[in-house]
Amino acid sequence: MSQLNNVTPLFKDLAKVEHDHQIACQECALYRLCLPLGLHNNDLAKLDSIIERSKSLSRGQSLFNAETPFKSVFVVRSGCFKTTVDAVDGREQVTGFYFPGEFIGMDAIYQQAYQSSAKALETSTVCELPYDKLQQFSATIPQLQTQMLNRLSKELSGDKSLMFLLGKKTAEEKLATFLLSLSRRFQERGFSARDFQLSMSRGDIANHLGLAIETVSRLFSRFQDEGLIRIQNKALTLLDTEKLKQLCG
Amino acid sequence: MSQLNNVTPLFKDLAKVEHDHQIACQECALYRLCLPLGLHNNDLAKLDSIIERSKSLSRGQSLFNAETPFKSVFVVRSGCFKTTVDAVDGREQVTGFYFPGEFIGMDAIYQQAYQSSAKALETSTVCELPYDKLQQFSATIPQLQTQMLNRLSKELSGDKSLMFLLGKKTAEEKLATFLLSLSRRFQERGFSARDFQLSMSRGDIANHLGLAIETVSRLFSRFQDEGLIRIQNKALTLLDTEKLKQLCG
DNA sequence: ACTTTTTATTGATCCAGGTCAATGCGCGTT
DNA sequence: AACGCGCATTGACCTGGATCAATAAAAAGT
Repeated sequence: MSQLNNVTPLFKDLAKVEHDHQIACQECALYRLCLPLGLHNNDLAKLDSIIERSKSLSRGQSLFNAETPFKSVFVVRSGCFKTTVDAVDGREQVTGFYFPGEFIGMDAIYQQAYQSSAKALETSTVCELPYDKLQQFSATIPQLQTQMLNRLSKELSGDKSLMFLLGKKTAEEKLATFLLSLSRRFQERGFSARDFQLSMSRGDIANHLGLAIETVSRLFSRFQDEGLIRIQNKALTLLDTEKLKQLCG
Repeated sequence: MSQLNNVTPLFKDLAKVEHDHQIACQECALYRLCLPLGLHNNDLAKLDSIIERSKSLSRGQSLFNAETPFKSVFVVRSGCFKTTVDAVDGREQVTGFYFPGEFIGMDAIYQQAYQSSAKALETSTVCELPYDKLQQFSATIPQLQTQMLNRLSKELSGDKSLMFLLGKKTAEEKLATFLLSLSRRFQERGFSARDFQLSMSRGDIANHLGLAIETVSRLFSRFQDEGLIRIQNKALTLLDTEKLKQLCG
């Protein structure tokens, strides 16, 4: 039971990073997941010099919204964010959850204005990348340019998959897909793929998957009854990953 | 009634382009909508030299799918394409429709493998941009790089809007939004914003919007009864754009 | 011009998941 | 430790849009 709160070595590293905003990219635990991957020496130092690392947000705080003047894209350094597309009538769609090493704000580049809002789901920090400087540097660092294109492209293909999920999957398939996506991303970051904490509320999950909060709640209960998962508040354990994969459709 | 088949001067230009595959970017009617925008002289000539223009497809032909080895991204030169995300069980989600000047295949860059399929909806032509050469050139042409990022970012923000549409809008809002999006894009290309031909079937529209084909058909009939549109087979006239805008939510 | 096939329309019925309502529970506050 | 509040669960019921079914009408092929 208490294994749910397991803390892996890497997690400790990340926690440390969280309180040391001046750490360089080379030293960062996220290096292999982050933008600088493949840059060396001078180039990395250049990139390092434009990154503003100090931004820290507490639970519920907004990183930007449609009213914020566009200046930067962000990389999550610690914690978790959600992004939303907001309509004038108050409806909003949670378009994604973002973990350490993932980019936020790239959909703002074309219009040079944020098209979404981003909110911290827990105490979180980001690296801020001023876009004009980023563009400037990538003119002289081809690998940086490639990385940027790769990041955009990755997000694009993720969004296409989400369109499939929203348009074609059943509630059951949606939730199973979501849980396995979280699992994979935790694993990529050196956490357990089996046990983790949901940093988002049932409401955020439901909204993201195009479901009602009650449907998500019922599915969690059913998955638990069927022995697929164990869920206690925000602590989740995947008990039968194979079965979950089958449910994804 | 016959105005539905109106052909604007620009349309004639595009039709001509369609049969002249060797026309240079400078001469192309799509220049202001396309990648080379902002490039000059030498740079434009360079880009020109890597573009393979000869690809022509007839209705129903596939441009690529997940099995096609990744080599290029494409710009629609004439006609119309649909892209789909395909599941193993045969389900598919139409992720977008693409008109002249629009890019296809950018979600393949990260994985260096096509994540979607693309099919021509009518006789169509594309400019093929071999990605390795594109990347090579953009290392020395900052504007080209900027353009690529802008294209990716534009598609990204479009996809976020689609996620809102799929997750939060009602059937009525979905169809109204779709029709106005088509209208805007026809207008950008010099066609009438009021009268145009739907190049896609009811089934493709329904699939794209996450609806059943019958629902789309019924909504078309209702919109017509209410005097919002006139639709006869594939010929569409928007009669009350203001009302349609209100219906978008 | 005629046949076949595909695509679209319209009506009748059904159901997955939404909505409404009541209750429970974890967590932060004093 | 008691209170209050937002979040989560569970049950009962409802509905928007799906599915099924029957034509109809284009388009494509011969």
